[in-house]
Amino acid sequence: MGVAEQEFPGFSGGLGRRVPELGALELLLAVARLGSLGRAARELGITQPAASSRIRSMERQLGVALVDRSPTGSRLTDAGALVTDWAQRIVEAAEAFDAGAQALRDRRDSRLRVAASMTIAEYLLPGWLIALRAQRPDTAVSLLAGNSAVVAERLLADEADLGFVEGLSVPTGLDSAVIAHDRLIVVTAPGHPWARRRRPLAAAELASTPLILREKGSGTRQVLDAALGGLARPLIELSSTTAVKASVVSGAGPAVLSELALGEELSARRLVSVPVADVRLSRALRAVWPAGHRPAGPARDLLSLTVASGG
Amino acid sequence: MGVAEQEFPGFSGGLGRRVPELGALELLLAVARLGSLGRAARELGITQPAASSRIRSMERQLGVALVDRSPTGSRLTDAGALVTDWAQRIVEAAEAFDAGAQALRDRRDSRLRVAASMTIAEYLLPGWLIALRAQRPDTAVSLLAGNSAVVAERLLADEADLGFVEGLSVPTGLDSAVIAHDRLIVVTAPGHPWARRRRPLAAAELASTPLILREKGSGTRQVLDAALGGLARPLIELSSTTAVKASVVSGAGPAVLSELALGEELSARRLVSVPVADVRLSRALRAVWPAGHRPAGPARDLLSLTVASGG
DNA sequence: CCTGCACATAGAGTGGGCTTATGGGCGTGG
DNA sequence: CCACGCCCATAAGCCCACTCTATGTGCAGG
Repeated sequence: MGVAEQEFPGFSGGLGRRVPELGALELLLAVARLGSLGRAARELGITQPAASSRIRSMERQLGVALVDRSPTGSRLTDAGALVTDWAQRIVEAAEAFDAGAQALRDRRDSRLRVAASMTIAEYLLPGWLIALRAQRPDTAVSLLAGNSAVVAERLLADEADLGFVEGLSVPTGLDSAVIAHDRLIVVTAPGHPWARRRRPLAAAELASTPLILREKGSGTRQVLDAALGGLARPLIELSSTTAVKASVVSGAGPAVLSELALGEELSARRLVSVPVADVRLSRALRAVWPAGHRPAGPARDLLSLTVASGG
Repeated sequence: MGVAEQEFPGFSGGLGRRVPELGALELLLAVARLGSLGRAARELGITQPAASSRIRSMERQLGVALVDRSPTGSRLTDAGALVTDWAQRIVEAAEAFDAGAQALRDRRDSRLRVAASMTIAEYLLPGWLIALRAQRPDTAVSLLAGNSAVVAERLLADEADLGFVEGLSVPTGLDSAVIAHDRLIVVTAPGHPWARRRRPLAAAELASTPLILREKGSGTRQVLDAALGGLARPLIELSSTTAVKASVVSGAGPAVLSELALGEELSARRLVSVPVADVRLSRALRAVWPAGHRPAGPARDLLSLTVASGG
């Protein structure tokens, strides 16, 4: 205190300062849906003055009026409608987070035990869990993430009811159903020389270039090594897909990532995909279960969700 | 106080209780990227004990260990890597929110003034603004949302530098470039009878069924009315896309929404799309500017981003 | 005109998160 | 081999933000 406050201009620091908290965003959504501060407050279990003040401080924070208050209720302003829709995206991501986190925690006393590979657990499972909760609200799910071998082991030891793997082959002793296909994509920052290539990259060139990689043992890396017919050369090894993406965006070098991981980054041109020629960077995503034991009960419910939504 | 606490079981209430705040998630991402609590703390401008305590309370809240601490640094646990990736999605949505909100506020002294239709402002513009900020960090952007007429008026009055419209035709006096196409999709909750239809819906049937709609004047609604060759019948009229989606999910009835609005809901099966037969529910999304005045400077930068990323 | 619902304001209490100050492991280089 | 760097943890105090209760004002409808 007393010393001047510091601003970190370019870097993303301080998002928490400029974006309202999740509770405030939820409140805004409730106001939009119910048309009244008081009703929204009641739904969230807080008092009307608390809601009033919270919306007001959000308006101060954003510098924009969000709701038109009147003695007959509250409606969104034009800006408020926009903000509400942007808030909705945050809340949806938060719901996925919540569904996933709850499954990581439950562990015991859960009626459906899922074992899944990282990529599937990261990008697909939360959505499935939300859908499952909508259908069967009382199904407690637990989630264990690991590679194909771990998934197989759990299933065969009857410590999991349903598994998901992304390998090239199905572990022995398991039956499977393909639920989707996943492509791996070579990406760079927009400034990288590869970003302007028109002619596809050759496998040899990819193999001889140092890449930003997940650590050894990651499914993505195994597929990459197999496709290159050798080992990829690491420029750095990082512990999460997130860290890899951040590193690529900041221009450290190219990486190979699942298309599932790249939605926003590609369409907003924060990352650029590089065409690749003679390499097969595709893999099937499969649901698996012990051979002969067709999934039943909650496992069957989840399985039917995944095959339905697979593309 | 004193009285028993209430839980709202089925309803989404209390997300803010179960999901860490944005600041905590940002911190977790920084730890993942930098490999140390202390470094992450420094990057976010807080002290090391603050970071330590914040991560710890997040672990308590989630009931899962997220980082392995050691005297040489901190690495994510397996669960931590998962949580970090889920957190990344939230933070990305928050960055889009921030980019949009900042543009809503700036209004004056901005070097690039954009006027856009609702759908574009809601779903595409935030991503563009993030990409633009990456290229030209010093470009202050202001955003005004309105229908085609408003956009045209602003451009012709030289109160905006670049516009985006989603109508069927281009307002007179403006030049334009198509940047993408948007389809409107009929959606219902999974339980609705239409969800199980195989044979496409006829236009007449759609026109005679009460729908959940945005208010009159919305671009989406105009296109729908035009496609139906008459007026859609409202079941309810709501003030934001968000409210419409929530209403459909809760089973109130069918709605017609832009595919841009439906990513997560469709793939997670919270909503189901209904095939439609003899109706043309597609429209071009266009960038527009005053006839003869080709965009230059920041407007040109933004325009080139949008045509590049359009589908 | 009075009742009901809408929102606003005022003042008090509380807790979460921050800071400073300290202490204990592990590595590294003189 | 010791000392200095980095890493993390704990303790104690401060402070702000959010909450609640209690009240006031405006509009609609019987």
